Amino acid sequence: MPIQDISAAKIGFSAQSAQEVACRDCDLFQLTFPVGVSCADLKMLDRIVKRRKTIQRGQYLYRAGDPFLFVYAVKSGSIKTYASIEGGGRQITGFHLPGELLGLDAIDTGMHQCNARALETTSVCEVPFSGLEELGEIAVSVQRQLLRIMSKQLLRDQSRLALVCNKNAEERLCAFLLNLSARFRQRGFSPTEFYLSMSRTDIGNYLGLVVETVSRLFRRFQEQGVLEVDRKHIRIPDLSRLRRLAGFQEPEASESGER
Amino acid sequence: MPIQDISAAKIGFSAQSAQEVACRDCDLFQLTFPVGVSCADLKMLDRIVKRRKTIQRGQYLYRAGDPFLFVYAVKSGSIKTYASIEGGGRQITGFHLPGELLGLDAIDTGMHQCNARALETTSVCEVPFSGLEELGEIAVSVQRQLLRIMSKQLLRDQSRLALVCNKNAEERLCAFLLNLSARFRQRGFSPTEFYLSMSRTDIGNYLGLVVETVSRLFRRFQEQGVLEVDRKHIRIPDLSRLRRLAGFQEPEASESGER
DNA sequence: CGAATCCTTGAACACCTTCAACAGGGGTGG
DNA sequence: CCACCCCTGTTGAAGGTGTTCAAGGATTCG
Repeated sequence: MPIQDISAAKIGFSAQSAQEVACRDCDLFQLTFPVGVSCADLKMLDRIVKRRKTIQRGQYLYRAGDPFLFVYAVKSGSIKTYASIEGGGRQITGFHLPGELLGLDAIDTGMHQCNARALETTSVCEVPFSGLEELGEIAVSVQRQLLRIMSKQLLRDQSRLALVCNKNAEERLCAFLLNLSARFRQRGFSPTEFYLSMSRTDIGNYLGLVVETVSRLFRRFQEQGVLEVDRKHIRIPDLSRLRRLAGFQEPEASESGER
Repeated sequence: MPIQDISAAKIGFSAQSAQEVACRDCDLFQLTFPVGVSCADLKMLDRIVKRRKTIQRGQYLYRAGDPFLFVYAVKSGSIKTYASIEGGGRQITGFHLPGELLGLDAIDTGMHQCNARALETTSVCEVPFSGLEELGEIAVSVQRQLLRIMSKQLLRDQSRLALVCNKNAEERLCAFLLNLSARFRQRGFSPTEFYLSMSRTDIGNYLGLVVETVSRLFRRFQEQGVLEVDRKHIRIPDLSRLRRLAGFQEPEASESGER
């Protein structure tokens, strides 16, 4: 649905970036709706989330060191966040798709620790954090939802860590694609056909692999018929097969006698 | 200070577990104090944080699937949390030392996703989360602190991920020890001499390495004089040397022309 | 004291990385 | 429109780091 058939001729960034999530599918909306915020509060939220912003590919939404003023929700397009690591190099901390929030890891220091950069033409909703806190004083449920969102983020990070620590290159890439697939599905996009707005290098960095490995894996998946790859355009013919390759089954050894 | 000289004869878990953090050095206390909660609120917190609990080595504080009722602060001893991963195996999500909170990753689902198990005789403060939320309605600052603590946790996870993705085995172990060192220092324990309450297997799992590798590294560090290792007892003769080995310097290649 | 677990050590192997070279778009400017 | 350049991606061969497998030693606890 989000991706129409793409002619062989033109595969560009615009292929998906034009697609927006509906507000009801956005984390920002979830912040208030499901917990029964009053109508008046909703209006207030509406006043607070006034600003809409569009940035071009390669532009920064914020940089490490910037004061933490806003929380962002991706409306369309995508954003990558990455941190410089001591001793050189950088680490991608996340890819943020339509409907997802970013910036919350800056709450503690009041300063952004990561750089956030658009992977394509991207439109975001900008929410002053102070306003959100203000709102929180009135509607405790907003604060509570904020906690829930951060808690969810913690779980995501943990599962990514488990991935990098316990799975080999093939399984990691499969899990990554399945993750994207699920997120697209959740926001109303196609789970079997989508656009990878990030570079192969970024994917590698995200998964703890080098570019070459990622490239080789894509080729192999293509050869084996697991994926249909055309540059950044991906089609997954058989999700369950991909799931099998990700190593998400086979309990195997008995788990007994654990004291 | 926390570790007296240990005679060659008896090195037991009791070596450190007897040592408690002072309340003022505990995250739970930080939850209220630094933001100027009123005296009445403090009394209320005191009423809420009534329960003190002690568990023995190997016992569970909670298990995955348990309802999320309490947040815990480690008073003395240590706790490991780990998750089972799909496809078999498990992943250690954290080691929790005196003064540190755990359990917050269960907020979202209302159910614990991890198992929490004592690594030695451990004493914790048990705080009903509902009470904390209740308190939050009165003192917004408590909610705010909760957000900050979770935000800090997010950053920790990110830096751990960066470690596993970008550093080799040697650097990872060094960084791990330095991390422990800093946390002990922060809570008033010796940063250069401490007790590893977790097994080598756990350390490996935590760092994305197998036991054998960890074992070999400890031996090498011992040989090179970087560490003095006696079972689970560790002494760091030269912190800055360890820092160098962790690869926390040498900017090296110029970081120009990034668009 | 014996059983179970944890830790250690060695040797062979595998997976991924490193190094190197080239192909292919996309953009710019002539 | 083509030439050119830069960056990203691809492919191959060699190499290294950490794993796997196997066995033995140490420690703890009943």
